[in-house]
Amino acid sequence: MSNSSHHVPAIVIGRLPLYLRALTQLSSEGRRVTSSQELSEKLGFSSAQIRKDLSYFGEFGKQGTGYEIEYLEKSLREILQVHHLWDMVLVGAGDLGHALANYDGFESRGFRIVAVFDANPSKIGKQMAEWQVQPMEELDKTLRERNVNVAIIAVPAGAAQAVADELVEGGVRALLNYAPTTLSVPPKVKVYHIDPVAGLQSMTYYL
Amino acid sequence: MSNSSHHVPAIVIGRLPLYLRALTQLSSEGRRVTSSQELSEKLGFSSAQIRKDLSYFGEFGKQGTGYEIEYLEKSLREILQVHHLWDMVLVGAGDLGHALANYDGFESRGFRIVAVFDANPSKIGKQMAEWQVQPMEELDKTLRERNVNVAIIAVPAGAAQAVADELVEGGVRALLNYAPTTLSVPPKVKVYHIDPVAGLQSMTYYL
DNA sequence: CCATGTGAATACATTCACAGCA
DNA sequence: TGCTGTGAATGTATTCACATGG
Repeated sequence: MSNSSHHVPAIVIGRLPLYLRALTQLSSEGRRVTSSQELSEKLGFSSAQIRKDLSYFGEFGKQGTGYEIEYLEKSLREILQVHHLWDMVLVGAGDLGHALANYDGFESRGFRIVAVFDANPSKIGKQMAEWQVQPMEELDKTLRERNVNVAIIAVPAGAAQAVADELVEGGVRALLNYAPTTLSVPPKVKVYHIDPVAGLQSMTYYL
Repeated sequence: MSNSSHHVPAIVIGRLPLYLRALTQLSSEGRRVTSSQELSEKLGFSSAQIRKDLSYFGEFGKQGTGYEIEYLEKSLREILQVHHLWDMVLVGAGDLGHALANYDGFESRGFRIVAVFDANPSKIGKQMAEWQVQPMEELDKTLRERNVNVAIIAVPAGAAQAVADELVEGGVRALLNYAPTTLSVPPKVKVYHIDPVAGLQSMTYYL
């Protein structure tokens, strides 16, 4: 039974996008039904965990049959609020910013870059993918005019905190941070940190 | 007391790189001593957790004083085995591969790209940063000759599993995977998966 | 029968709180 | 005194195992 009064552990929320990704893949292979068992094998979580995770949000399956892929996919999109597109700004027009601006995997999964910013005068005005790089001075105006809630930080570590402060000041509540430094933000703001080297280091421990 | 016979939880290993990053930053600011409290504030973990995590590996602090930054940094580098450089290959010379090839944050943290590969004939032979893009046919030879244990996968989702198989076949035991798909590998091989969109989706749940 | 959904049991992770030492 | 290192207590997460219903 759906019970939105329950608090859902953050660790569960973190797995939902992976379930969604797997479902979209199955769906693209023409599959119509799957099971917690099959998802378990594809994802490496136990089938019990998958069932329990989903049960926080409702009853999506049919006993004896499994899950109707399209329906579960749609449900997860709504739970994660990615059934409509989120406008994002990208701050940082270096190599990484360039790769992100050209990445074509955002829209199908609920996100769209609407503007790109950089502090470096030599970058400003340059075309990057479909956007013209704007100066930082225009950031706040863009955030407010377009009511942007999501941003990507792709600047050097030394500039990241100042950029984060400006974004938060402009109303952004979700930050995807590529700078290798911890950001300090108000509690209402979410930060997801990507640090490939930290990932590498946690693997070499085992080698 | 150091007790390497204890099994250290993977979640603890995952935090060590963050401690290391913070220590390196403090060190670069000229600081010589820190405390679990200070690290707690910088990183957002509790001070008790930081002390307990470190205690899996030894006694690094001085009661009443705290931790000597340089010593703890050196110790963590050794625990994570990043006191020497790991040779890596990069597979995928698209926009993302280009950004990774030009990223200057690897060497200071224990990693070095030694070769770049791509399947696309139009990319092969092209210069990318200091490397000339090599064809996939040369991958296995390079892995064996240079005894490479670490690789970055920056290819489209559809090609990722085949690339992973080749890398594992060539002796790679740690994969940094940027393709938005789950990889299936033998148990001895570690995979760290980077999916920015999954990160974004787990934040929009809360908005 | 088969696979879900879920309480109960287990396993794991974090925090508490304080003895002990610089 | 101040801060570490750590058992004990608490809090979370995962797995078990089975009643339930298509």
